[in-house]
Amino acid sequence: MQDHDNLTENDCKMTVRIKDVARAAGVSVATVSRALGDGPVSDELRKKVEAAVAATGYLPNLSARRLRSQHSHTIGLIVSDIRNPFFTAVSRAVEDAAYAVGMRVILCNTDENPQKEAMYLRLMQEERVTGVIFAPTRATAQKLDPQQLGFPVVLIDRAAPPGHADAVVLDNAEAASLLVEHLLAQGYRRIGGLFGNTSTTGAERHAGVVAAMQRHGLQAEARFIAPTPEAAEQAVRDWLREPAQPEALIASNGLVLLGMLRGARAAGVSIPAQLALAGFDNDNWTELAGPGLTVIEQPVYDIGRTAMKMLLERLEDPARSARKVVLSGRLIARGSTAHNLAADAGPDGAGR
Amino acid sequence: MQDHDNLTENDCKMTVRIKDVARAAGVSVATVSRALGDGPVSDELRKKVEAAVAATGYLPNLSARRLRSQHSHTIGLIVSDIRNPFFTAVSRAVEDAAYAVGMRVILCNTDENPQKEAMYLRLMQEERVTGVIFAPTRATAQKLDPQQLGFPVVLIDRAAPPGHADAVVLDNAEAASLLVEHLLAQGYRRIGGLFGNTSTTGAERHAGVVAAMQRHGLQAEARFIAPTPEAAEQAVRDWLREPAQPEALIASNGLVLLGMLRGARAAGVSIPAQLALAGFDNDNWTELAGPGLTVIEQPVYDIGRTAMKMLLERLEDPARSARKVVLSGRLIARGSTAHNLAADAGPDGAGR
DNA sequence: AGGTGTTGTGTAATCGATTTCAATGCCATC
DNA sequence: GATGGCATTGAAATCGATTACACAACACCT
Repeated sequence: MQDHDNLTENDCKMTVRIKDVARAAGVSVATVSRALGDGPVSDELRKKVEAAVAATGYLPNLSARRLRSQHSHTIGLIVSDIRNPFFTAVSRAVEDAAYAVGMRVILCNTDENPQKEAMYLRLMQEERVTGVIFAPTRATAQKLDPQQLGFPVVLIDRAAPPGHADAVVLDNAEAASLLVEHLLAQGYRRIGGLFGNTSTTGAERHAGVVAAMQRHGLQAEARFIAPTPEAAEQAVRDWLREPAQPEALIASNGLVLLGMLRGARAAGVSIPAQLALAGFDNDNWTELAGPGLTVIEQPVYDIGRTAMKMLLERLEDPARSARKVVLSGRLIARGSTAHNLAADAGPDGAGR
Repeated sequence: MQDHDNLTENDCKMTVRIKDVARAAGVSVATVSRALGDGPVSDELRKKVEAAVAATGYLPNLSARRLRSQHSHTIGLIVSDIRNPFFTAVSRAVEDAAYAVGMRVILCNTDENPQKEAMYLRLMQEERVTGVIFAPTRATAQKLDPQQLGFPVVLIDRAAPPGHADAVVLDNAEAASLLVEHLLAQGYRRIGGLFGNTSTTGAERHAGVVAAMQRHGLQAEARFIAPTPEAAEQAVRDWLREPAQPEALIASNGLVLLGMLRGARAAGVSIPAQLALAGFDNDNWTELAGPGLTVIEQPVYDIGRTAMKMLLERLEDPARSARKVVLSGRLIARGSTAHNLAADAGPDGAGR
C-alpha cells in the first residue's frame, strides 16, 4: 500500500529533478521548463506546475541549466585587493547592478600579481562567464586582447591602450591637478609623491602631478612603491630621514595614504605643521584621522554601476567600438593641508 | 585541399570541446578526461593529450563538469556587508583557504536583511554548493536548520542555538569584560554602549558588558541600533544632547565605532577628556583617528581560515556533532580611553 | 597450461536541464 | 466541410563533460 517511488514525501534526501515535478504535475518536463521560464503555457497547467514545484520542493540545477542554455548569467569581477575600500565600494555597486538584472558575480583578488590575473581570466573562460569587469596591472593591461578571451571586458580604474577595451576610469590628470593646485594655494612648494608601481593609475596620477607642477615652473619628487600601507610607511620613514625634506606628500591611493600617515607619525612629524599630506580615495577614516586628510573623492559607486552598464551595452552590440568613460574626482580639503605659515598655529594643530 | 573541419586553426571562434581534443590526439574522449583528471593513463597518451590540448586551446566547460560529476567545488560565503572591514578580512582568509584546496567562492551581501538571506541560501542550493560559511542575522540564526539545506553550514561571528550548527565566534563575554575592566581601571564609571540590533553578536557583547559591570556593582546604559555608521552617529548626537552624559561609550563593532567618533566630533566633545571611546574591531584607521581608539582586536584572518577548515572537516564526517570554536580577542589600549582625571592633561591630549 | 589480477583503453550511459520539432486541438475563413 | 493558422503540448535531441562497464593485453602465480 505504501508508495515506494520517490513521490509525495516532500523532503526526502534524494534531490528532486524536473522529471519528478513533471510526474507530480501530470505534465511533460518540457512544460515544467516552460512554466518556470517564460514559455507559452496555459494558466491551468502553470498553476499545476507551481503547485507541484511547491509540493516537491524542487530547486533547479543551475549547472544543468547553464550547460544546456549556454548562458551562465554570471559576470566576473577581478580586482587587485578587496581589502582596499575603493574596490569594496565598487564591488558593491557591481553586485547590486548585476543581481538587479539577474546575474551572479564571481569576485577574484589578484594581489597585483599577473600570474593570478592570468589564472583568473582562464577561470572566467572555463566558467563561460557572460563578461568580466577587471582592474588589471599595467603588465596585463598592455598585452590584453579582449577578442581572444571570448567574452567582453570592461576595465575599471585602469585603462588599456586606447581602442582596445571599454573602460571607466577617473580623470587622473585633472584630479592630480586639483591636489597640486590646492597644495600650492596653501603655500606648499616642495611637493613629493608616493605612487603605486603596478598600475597605469599610479603612473597617470604621477604624470598629472608632474604636469601641474610644471605649469608653475616647479618640480615634484616621486617615488614608486608597491601600493600597500606597509611599503608606503617604510618609504615615508626612509624619506623623512634624508636631509632634503618635502613640505607636502601626495599618495596615489587610499592604502598608500594610510601607510604614509603611519610613517609620518612614526617619524614624529606633526601634520600639517611640519608636513602636509594629501591623496586619493575618500575612505571612511580619512575624515577622522589626525586633522582630517585632504583627498580626492572618487565616485566609487558610479564607477561600479557604470562599468556594469557598459558591459550590458557591449553585450547588446558586440561590434561597437571601444569606449572610455572618464569620471571626475572631487577635492575634499581638510586639515592635513591646512596651512604652511609654520608657527602661527597652536602647538599641535590637532584641535578643531 | 584545405580542411573544412574545425581542426587545427587554433583560435577559431567556435568553442573547442573535449571531443575535438580527442580527435586531435587520436584517442577517445574518456582518455582525454582521464588525462586531464587523475585517471590511469599511459605516459605516452598523456603527452599526446597535453599536446592536443595546447594545440586546440581547449578549456573545460565547468558547468558540464559539475553537472556530470555532481561536485561543484564551490562554497558560498554569505556576509552582512563586505564594506565592513571585518568581513573583507574574513573573506580574504576564506578565499585564500578555498582556492588552496581547489574550491571557488561565491560571495553574497545580505545587508542584515532576512529576505536576502533566504534568497541567497536558496541560490546556494540551486548552485549545489559544497558548503556555506554564513554570518546570519539573529532572526535567521534561530530558525536555521542545516539538515534541511542539503549542504553543511559553518556560522561565523554569530552563533546559533547550541548543537545546531558548527560555528567560529569570538569570546564576546570575555572581550566585553576586557573592555569594561580597562575602562574601570582608567577611572571611568558611567559607561554606556551602542550595540547592533540585528545579530546575536551585538546582544552577546551587550550581555558581556552588563555582566562585567555588575561584578563591580555598576550598571551600564545600552542602546540598540542598526549596525551602521549613520545610525551610530545619530544615536551619539542624540545621546550627548541629553542631560545625563556618559563618561565612556562602547561600540559593538567597527562601523558603529566609526559613527560614534563622528557623532562625538559633531557634538564637539573632546576625546578622551570629555568622553572616552572604545569598541570592537581593530580596523586600520582606529590607530590613526584622534588620539587612537581603544579596541578589541579580533583574529580576523584566523576566523576565516578556521571556518574553512571546519567546513572541510564537516564534509569528511557529516555525522560528527556540531562544534563551536571560540577565539579570544585582544585588548589594544589607546589614547581614546587614556585617563579620567580630567584637567591634569594638556588642552587636547592629542599629542603623544 | 590455466586461472587471476592489473593496467590501460574505448563505447556508451549519464548528469538535469533547455530547445527543436512534430503533433494536437481549436477557431476562423473560404 | 475542407483548409490554414495559431496556441499548446510532449517526445526526443542536445549541451559537454565524467564514469560504469566491457574488454584486451600482459604479468604473475600455482
